[in-house]
Amino acid sequence: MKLDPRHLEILAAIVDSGGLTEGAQAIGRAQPSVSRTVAMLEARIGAPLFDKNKRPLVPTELCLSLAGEGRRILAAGNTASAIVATFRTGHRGMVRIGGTPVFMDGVISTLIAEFQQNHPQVRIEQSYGYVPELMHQLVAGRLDVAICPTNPAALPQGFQFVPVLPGRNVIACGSHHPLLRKGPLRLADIAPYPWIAPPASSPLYEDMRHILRDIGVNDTRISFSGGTLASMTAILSNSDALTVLPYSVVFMARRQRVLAALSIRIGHPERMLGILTGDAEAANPTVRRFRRFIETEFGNLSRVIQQHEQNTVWRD
Amino acid sequence: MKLDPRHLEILAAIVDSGGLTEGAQAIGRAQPSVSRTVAMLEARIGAPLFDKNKRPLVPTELCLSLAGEGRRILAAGNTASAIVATFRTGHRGMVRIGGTPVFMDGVISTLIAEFQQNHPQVRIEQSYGYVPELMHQLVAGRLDVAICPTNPAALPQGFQFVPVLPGRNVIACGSHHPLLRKGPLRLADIAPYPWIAPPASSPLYEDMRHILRDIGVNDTRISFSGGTLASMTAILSNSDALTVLPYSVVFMARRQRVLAALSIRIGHPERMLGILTGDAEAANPTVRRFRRFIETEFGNLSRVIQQHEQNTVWRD
DNA sequence: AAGCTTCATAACATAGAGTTATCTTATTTT
DNA sequence: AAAATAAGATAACTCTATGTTATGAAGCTT
Repeated sequence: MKLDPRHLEILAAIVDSGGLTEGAQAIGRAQPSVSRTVAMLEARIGAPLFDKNKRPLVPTELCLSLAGEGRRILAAGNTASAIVATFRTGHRGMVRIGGTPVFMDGVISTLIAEFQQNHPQVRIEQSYGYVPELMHQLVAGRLDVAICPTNPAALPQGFQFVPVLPGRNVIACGSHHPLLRKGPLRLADIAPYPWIAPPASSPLYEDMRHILRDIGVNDTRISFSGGTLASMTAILSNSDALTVLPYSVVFMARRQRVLAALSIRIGHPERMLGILTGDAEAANPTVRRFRRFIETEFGNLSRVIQQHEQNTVWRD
Repeated sequence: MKLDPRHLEILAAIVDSGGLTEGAQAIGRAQPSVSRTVAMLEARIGAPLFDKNKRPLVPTELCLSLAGEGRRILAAGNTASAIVATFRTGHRGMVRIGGTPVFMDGVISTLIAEFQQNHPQVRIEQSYGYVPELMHQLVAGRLDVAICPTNPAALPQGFQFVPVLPGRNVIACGSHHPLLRKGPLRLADIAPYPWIAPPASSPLYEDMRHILRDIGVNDTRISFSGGTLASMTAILSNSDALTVLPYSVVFMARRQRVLAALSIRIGHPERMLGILTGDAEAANPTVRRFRRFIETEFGNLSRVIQQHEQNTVWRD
């Protein structure tokens, strides 16, 4: 015989609160409703659940057994409600985030770790991609948030973009690079060193080409290409190679003291790093919460970087 | 947010059986029903439970969490069903049984032990009483079964009585009583010994008076009265006292070799030991099962006693 | 015995679950 | 690539169960 779990809940409530009226109140119903439910249950089971004509309602053995199961059902229902609640407040769920590889590895992953300290139930699914691919994934609904450099002026329809950092680059090197110990740098100083090239489809690749042209380096020697930030960092810190990286990436790595930026002013692209989303309204609470977190954290980071920049002498 | 436990059950069924159609089948509903239920749930929670437009239905993280609770609810519901099933077959529940003290202690308690070996979930609530009180308790519904001596010819309205044993008594003594070693007994042999008297309200008390009158003992010396069977047995086996006990009680005690019956034929009351109930139809399955057990066990006992009697020479 | 509290019953409105038939769409097959 | 297949979504309708308020009946208390 299949029993309605709600009936078992009611039994548990009645037994635990010691009366029909109280039980009804406990479960949020009117007294006649539970009275009738009990009567129906008794008729269906074919056995009394309470001793009739006794005023402090006395449950049957059978009733007590069933109430035990009802208690479990109530407990499961409560935790289910709690699950929904945490989900609705954004404390549970999944965020699918994508971004350009170097920036994700160098900046975002640290922020994610911080976010998860306060949101252990939120699962982050990270993927890498460049802007066209990211946009495609956003449109297809396979990505909740993209973090990438974008020119806000040329934003296509159907996207929302919140800029968080200027897309400023630096010439990066290992922290023991000989050029760091020199005074004002000139073209002749830089020219001898080999370069690490980002993937050709990366925005950084274009940036590097522009920079090299601007400072007059013509015959670039590419010693390494195709690696992620981890590989680039390893090679930079164990060689005299140079590369172009977002300033924020070098800034975040300052703690580890493996990367450094050459004190030479270079041109900046017309891009902003920011948070790109499709329809921001349709996002679930977890995604919204994550976005808010990223935005405020970037706000802080932006301020710190600006302060740091003012304390640094940039030379031409 | 309060969720309907049945919805969580459905979620669990869908997730576990891997599809809407199969889930519906698993839980015994039609496919459109669960489809609609899922849609309603999603609307209420405000979040998708399954990835839309994917054909092997892919549950959301949230859905998986909720399905976990649903699984618990299903489990609780199943054990609840099992509880009801065992109850309905009489393998669970409570039987309130009352009877005359000596007979309950000497015969019924042994049968109860046997019954409970096959019915560990059945609780027996035993009480003592004499016939008028037992009838009153039956009428008041505070007793399911009474086991007592009754004259079937004088049965009041509203009672059912199933006779199981003739109300035959014997003169009982300790197993080392000197009279047991004598040949044919005469009045003069019995006269010197003291007697143990049952309580005055007990049927046995009247029986004893009749027997003593029949065999011609006039000045009875009562050495003990008011005890239960345990006390009587202890005293009988440690003294030369005599008493009147139902033959079945002495018979059941034969294994312990502490009680014996004098080989002297005495008159028997016009009573039958039997099972007295109020309205037999209204009884729950457990009570019915217990009654059936008692009846068949008494049937066996009755046969064994009769065989035993035939092998015993009763002397006048 | 009167009064109070608590459960039972009645009557009616409504939401949800059940059904079958049919449409839409994702995936598989040829 | 188009057709076939399988599975989920919708629609329309019935019926059960729940919810409501008002009121009756029955224990328990004082």
